[in-house]
Amino acid sequence: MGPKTDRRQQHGEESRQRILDAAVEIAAERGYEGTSMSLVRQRSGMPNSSIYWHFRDKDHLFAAVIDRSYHLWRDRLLDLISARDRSVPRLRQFQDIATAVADSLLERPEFLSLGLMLTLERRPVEAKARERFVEIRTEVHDFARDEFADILHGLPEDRRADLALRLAEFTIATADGVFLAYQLNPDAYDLHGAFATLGTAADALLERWLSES
Amino acid sequence: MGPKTDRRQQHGEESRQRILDAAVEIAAERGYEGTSMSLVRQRSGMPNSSIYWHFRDKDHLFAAVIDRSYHLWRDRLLDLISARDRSVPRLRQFQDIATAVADSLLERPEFLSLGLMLTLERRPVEAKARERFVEIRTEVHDFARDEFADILHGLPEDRRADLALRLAEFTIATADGVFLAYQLNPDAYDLHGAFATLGTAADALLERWLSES
DNA sequence: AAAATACTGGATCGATTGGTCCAGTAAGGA
DNA sequence: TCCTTACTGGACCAATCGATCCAGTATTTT
Repeated sequence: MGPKTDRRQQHGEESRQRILDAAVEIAAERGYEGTSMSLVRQRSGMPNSSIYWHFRDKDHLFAAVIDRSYHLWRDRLLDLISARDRSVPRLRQFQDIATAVADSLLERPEFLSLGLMLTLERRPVEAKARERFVEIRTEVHDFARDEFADILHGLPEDRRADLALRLAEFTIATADGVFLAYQLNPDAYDLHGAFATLGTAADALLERWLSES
Repeated sequence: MGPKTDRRQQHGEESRQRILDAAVEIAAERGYEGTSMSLVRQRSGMPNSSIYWHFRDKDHLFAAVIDRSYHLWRDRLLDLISARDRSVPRLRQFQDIATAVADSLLERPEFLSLGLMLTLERRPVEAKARERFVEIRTEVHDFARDEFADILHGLPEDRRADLALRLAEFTIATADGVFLAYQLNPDAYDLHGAFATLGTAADALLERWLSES
């Protein structure tokens, strides 16, 4: 318990971050199998022993990579979303949120990119990393659901909860798909346009659901 | 040029298919880097020399894997889609198509699974396999666009073309996202329900677009 | 019967993989 | 001052990677 700054630990933490930075970058464009430890070693400039001192093995490194890239993305998204105007009409709120998500993904695409890869790569027993993503995914899902519930004020409680849940499922799936389409051709794809459409679609779908009951 | 059946070639073709079957299966759940040639060798039961006799290298094998899994999926989807009732109202047609897509993906998930992995795995120079997927993706996109244009009969030609294109982009992206959500938790996820929602959303979005002009 | 074709079997290759080992070094605590 | 802790540097490991080689075996063509 050092009450004063421990330069050793400080230095160690810097090394850890250097390793994570390199690993995030590589992992986001190559996935689990495509990311070799020697590539991480080269790009981070840290020796093998340091990497394995900070992380038990490749799987644990990836779990940390997921965590780090998630927090970077989420913090940015919360920043953008919390600044929005909540007095504006519903459709407009949907589109503002959609724009915020689009911006956050353009700035920090690593988390979703890696997460979706882990979703698809169902290797026999890869354990920790994919598991961590599933947990985070639940967190994101709950957050979206609560945001929608917030916007849906004025409805009876159980109806409101049901609609918010269904909206969250639909919009998250569509956002993933739009992000994928962007990844397929980043230069030509209009990510903001696609997310604006997603906002419109969410509003139109909700309208339909409301008129059905 | 054998006018009569060449038993050598017949046998060789069988081997080729055995290799492809094994490779499709492995690739769909492990991606490019995760699929080792020795795993393909073991699961297909064919020796290394046979694999490399039929396919120049791993990359060419994967291009063939993409082709094969695509055709299996597409043939099934066309079967299901062409059998639908075209006299039914628009919303119902959207939902029928959505159900057909859901069924085809449940039966033949390999193509989309592998394709989305290749979309995300942007490794430096992997060439052929990803390239092949991009080509096919365009084909699918055009097919969806034409189907929507078909349903949108009665509209002025340029408006019809524009709406069909935007509907195709939106629905394909959402379908990808829904498929991903299913991959994340195949046992608990209601794929048919999600695709039904997609059908409704497409109809609601179209209605909104039509009322805007 | 001989030659050519279409494969198969299996040993083998150098490179790379994830991971270990351990002596060394710098800093903090006693 | 000495001991402990926190890390680094680099050699090293068995296993696996994608790929090659070539002698052998059917089968068909000449």
